[in-house]
Amino acid sequence: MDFSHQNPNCIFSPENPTPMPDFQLSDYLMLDGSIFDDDTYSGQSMASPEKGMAAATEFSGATSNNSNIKCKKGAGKNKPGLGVRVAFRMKSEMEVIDDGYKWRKYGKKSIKNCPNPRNYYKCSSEGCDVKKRIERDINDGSYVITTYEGVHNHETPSMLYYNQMPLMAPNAWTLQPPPST
DNA sequence: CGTGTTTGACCCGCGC
DNA sequence: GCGCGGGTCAAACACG
Repeated sequence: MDFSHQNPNCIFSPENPTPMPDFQLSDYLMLDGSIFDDDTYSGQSMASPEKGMAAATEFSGATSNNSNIKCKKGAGKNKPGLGVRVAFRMKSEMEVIDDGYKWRKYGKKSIKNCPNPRNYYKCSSEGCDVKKRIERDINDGSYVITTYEGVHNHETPSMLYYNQMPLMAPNAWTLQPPPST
């Protein structure tokens, strides 16, 4: 399974998992109800088996247990159609990871049972409805959990920048196939 | 002055 | 049906 090819949001690749030396990519979670179903998940032991646990706690417990990943159906009132949800857990001192896109913060929320607030960002590109949530790992504050929701319908500003310099940036930089002939 | 951030209020889904 | 909790909105504020 090659996530980097399936998710344009993912700027990380197996060859270059961390775009910056400060980052240490710990986990890459594919969060999709069709993959991580409650039925699939039920029965497994969790670090914190409390009901009503925040998604953050679920992520944290999941990653701490390496393979316990849960995508709560209906959690967060996600509107259908947004598509892929992807979560990263990486070691970073910074909360905001510069992934090449331009994000606008639209909310901040303290989560129950989680000492660190969760930040909400929207892609500021016109017509792009991708969102991301950023929160610190409840178990290890040096880790940051970034959850992307949706797929960008445009390239990163940096990609466009590079594309304006054809000598420096062939179409390989883009996520679109090169024009035929 | 324009753009981005902050923050309290509001909305809505879910569990009891 | 009610209360709780997470997600979003929008006005005010800050900064370049």
